[in-house]
Amino acid sequence: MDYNALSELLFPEITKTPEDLEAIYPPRNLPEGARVTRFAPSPTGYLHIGGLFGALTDVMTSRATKGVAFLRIEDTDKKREIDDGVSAIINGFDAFGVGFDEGVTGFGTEEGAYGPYTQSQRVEIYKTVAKSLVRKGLAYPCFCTADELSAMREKQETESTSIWGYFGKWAKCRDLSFDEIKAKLDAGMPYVLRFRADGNEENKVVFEDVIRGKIEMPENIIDEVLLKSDGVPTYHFAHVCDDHLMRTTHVIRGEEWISSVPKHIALFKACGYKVPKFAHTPQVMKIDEDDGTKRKLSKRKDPEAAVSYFVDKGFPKESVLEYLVTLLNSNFEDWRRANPKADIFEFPFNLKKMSSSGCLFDLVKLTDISKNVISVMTAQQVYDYVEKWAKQYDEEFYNILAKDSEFAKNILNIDRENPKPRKDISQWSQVKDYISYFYDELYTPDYTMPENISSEDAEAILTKYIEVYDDADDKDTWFSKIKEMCEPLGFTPNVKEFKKTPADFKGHVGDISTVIRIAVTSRTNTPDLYMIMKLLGKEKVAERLNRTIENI
RNA sequence: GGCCCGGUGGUCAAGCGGUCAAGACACCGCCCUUUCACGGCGGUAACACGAGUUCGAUUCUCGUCCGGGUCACCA
Repeated sequence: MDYNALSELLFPEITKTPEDLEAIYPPRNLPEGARVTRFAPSPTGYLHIGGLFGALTDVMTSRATKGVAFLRIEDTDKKREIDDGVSAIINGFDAFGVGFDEGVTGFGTEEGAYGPYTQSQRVEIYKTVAKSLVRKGLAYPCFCTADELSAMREKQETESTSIWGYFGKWAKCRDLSFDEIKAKLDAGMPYVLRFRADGNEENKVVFEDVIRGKIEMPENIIDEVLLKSDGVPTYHFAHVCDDHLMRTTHVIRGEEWISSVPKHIALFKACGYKVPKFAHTPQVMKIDEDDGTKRKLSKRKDPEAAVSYFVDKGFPKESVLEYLVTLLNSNFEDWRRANPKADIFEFPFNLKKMSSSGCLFDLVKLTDISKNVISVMTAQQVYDYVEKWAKQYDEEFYNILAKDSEFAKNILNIDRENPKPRKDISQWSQVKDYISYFYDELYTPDYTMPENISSEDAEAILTKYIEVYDDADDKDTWFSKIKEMCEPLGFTPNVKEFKKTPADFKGHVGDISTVIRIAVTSRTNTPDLYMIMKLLGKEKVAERLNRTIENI
């Protein structure tokens, strides 16, 4: 067989050679140890949490080694592609502040010297490599139809062969003669280009997965499809061409790819390319509500699989990122404690420290992390985030906030910007309820007093309080006035004393405060009451106190 | 079915032949405290199972079981 002639017959339009490609995409000039990673999604839907998880692994790895992380769009399956798939991905990353060094940057835009970064624009490259494979006798056209293939598959299943697929005696087109091929081509028969595998299933391929260590598998014997009948490459072939030509050093991808590594290694070798390092990441799981088992987060079944779920709920992007990184490297939490203010991307991330078992996405833990993240923000930052969130998700709340942003900021600043800030808020969607009693529009009075306080006592407390209340008091004066109220009303200002002999008193100063707190806010639990009343202003406080007395 | 990956408390996880088996979240208790939150202290709780190697296995080997993945002209 004259493979050279075959290659010309198949790819007459291709004039470049693999050597030309090498010259166009030379090795990167990077310092020793710098890693080149890539995130390579296909534009088939929204960005989900597993995608963010993977992308974060890529950029953390490259940042930690002063390397490069790029974004490549794998749009080789036009059937599954959706219209705004690319923007969904880009916007998703933007929303979380995850940035790539090069690659696709938007719809139809990209940056970097190793492009194009969209696979559908690289068919000339794939065909160039494919042509050289044909020339070397390592690839051949296959004219089998879909029906023939599924018939073959059925037969293999009934014959219970240990391996299924297009190989050995099943590979009918593997040894077609030049004339046979030419005749089919002339007849206009569609064909795919297949790899001529030379593996032996008795032999093992061994590779070192960066995360999992040594993995051993039988050599690939399948004549995998390289180019589909429309001339577009399959994932396997595109992966090999792109990651070599883009000079990827570390192929980081989901564990579902482990089983195709032998195939990929065979292809890299057939092309004469150096095999990159592989790192197969664990999957993000969740507990299934129905049967209580752990399973992979599903795009279709789980709303929280979509990254937008967290945006909708009002989790700050920082919280989601922090949580994901703790999942990536559990020592991140220690690092964060030691470096509370540092940029998350300064964390010395280590692929090897990644766990290889699937991790559960834990909303409770996310919530805790988020409270911490928000607690160290300034009131201004919190306000800006809340305003932005409300603008999109709660117009009523947005209008209320924007009417007097200074007022809102002052509210948000209660017990904030100090060494021990409150940690009440984990999501922006909670803020409306959290501060609702400051706004008449949102306030629903509730005059229910604690069970241990009689209506008469409550009324007496509030009546007395109105007498002594002075908006101009400083906090100490304010509180000592409350303490002074205690004894005449049958309460004690001394909590310890009360605990010792509870029978001697109606209650203690805390109960007095609670009555006032309820009258002013309709809640039993709030941040610093003194500050609340300050912000509310004496008229509104007086009004609420009086209204409460009337309604007890 | 073949091949492959995984299996330490409820969750995320350290651990790499000898540990009273870290830590974080959650939960419980106590302290601090005018409520709550914060903070501090303490507590409950784990090496899937069975063999083997070894003076000694959570750690190494094999098997079992249980999860998961993969076997397309999808990625």
